[in-house]
Amino acid sequence: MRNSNKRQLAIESMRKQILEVSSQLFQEEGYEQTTLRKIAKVIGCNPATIYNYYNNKEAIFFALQEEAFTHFYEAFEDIRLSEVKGFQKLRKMGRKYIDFGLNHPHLYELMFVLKPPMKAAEALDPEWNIGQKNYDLLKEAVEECMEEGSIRLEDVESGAFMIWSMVHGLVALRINKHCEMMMKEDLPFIANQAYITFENLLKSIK
Amino acid sequence: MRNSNKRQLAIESMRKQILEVSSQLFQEEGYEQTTLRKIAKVIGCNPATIYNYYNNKEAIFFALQEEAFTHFYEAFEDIRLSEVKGFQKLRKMGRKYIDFGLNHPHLYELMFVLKPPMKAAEALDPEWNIGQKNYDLLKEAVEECMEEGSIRLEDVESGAFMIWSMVHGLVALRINKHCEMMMKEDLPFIANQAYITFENLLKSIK
DNA sequence: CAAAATATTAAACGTTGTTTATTAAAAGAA
DNA sequence: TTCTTTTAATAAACAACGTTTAATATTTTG
Repeated sequence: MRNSNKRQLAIESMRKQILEVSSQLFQEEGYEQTTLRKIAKVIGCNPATIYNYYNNKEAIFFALQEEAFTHFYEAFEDIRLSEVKGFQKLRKMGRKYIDFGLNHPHLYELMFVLKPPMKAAEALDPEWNIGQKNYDLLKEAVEECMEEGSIRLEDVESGAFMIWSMVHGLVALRINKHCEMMMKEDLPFIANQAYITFENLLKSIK
Repeated sequence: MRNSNKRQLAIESMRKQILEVSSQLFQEEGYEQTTLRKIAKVIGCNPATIYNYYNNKEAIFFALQEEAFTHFYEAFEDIRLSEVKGFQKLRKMGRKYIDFGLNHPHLYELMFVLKPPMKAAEALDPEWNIGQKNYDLLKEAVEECMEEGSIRLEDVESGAFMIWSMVHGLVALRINKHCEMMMKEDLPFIANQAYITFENLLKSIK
């Protein structure tokens, strides 16, 4: 195994390239439109070659999902490092969440809307915990809010889930344009309606 | 055109049958798994025959979506007819919404999660307003709540959207099992967590 | 450098949704 | 009713998909 390092690097490199190309196509066109044949064409290889690096299409998107969650986690880095606590932290996190969702709609869908790669997550990796790391951040903020008495919630668990549901609902409905479907005439002001609605939620539970 | 009535009835009947079979298959297996070939096999006709009654698969699911919205609207019939107003009405509506979502997950997805038939809705039927009829019911309840001062919201428009986002988030996250992904260990109690969380929201904004 | 292991490829398989040309059936006019 | 015309159902094929297989090219190893 003289060149097994080199070989290993080549394999890593190919896997990375597949992921990069897949990610770009996916963010442009979504899951269904991102076909293995397109990926292969961009890379310049045969579709079958991809199967030497990933077991199937789902495995690629499972990997992409993991990347997306990491990307998502890193988006909260400045909040995690800053001194801000409690209510203001919760507000910042909410805005950041909405930002991420609206600016990376396909990544958001991959994480929280689509089901296929999710099953892979459950099946392949019982130690998967990047999602939980993100959720813990929210629970932490909610806990601080309850300690400082800045919001009225029953308990941390339920409060965190409530707020998550709320921002997820905001983002999901906006991404898929379902709000435009339900409220046709009241549309001019919804440009940043998601932010406004989140702020109103905070006011209401204060 | 002697028998054109009869013919017309046969066409209506066939369209109805296609819709019924599609609906059943869809509610059992979802969008992707409900293929035109399966539908045709159940009906006992050639797949191509279906194209004499619907332009394409999307058109079938657009029709199903309209049915789903009607079904959804009718689920609120008793609330609409009852005397209950304001806060209690909002609570009942929330529970009904969650009920519907959890008991008919595929229909719920068709209405509020999947995108394909949505585009058809926009494109084909600018007079489509069944969605708005449902939303108006919510706005009405929110308005009553604000009049009686039972909940603290900025305005009707924003308040209604907030509550919709909240219950949609609850249902959508549960349907796709994303909550189980984010909070692994806190799962025993979530059997009817959606209801509990909704009740907590109401308490918090009271 | 030859042999063994591995990666890439072209071709094919079994699916999809959809279209086309042909056959069967129903409708209108005599 | 009978003949013609319009309409519907069919089998077959198309393009595209994810995936598998068997053969070719490329490395790695002894």
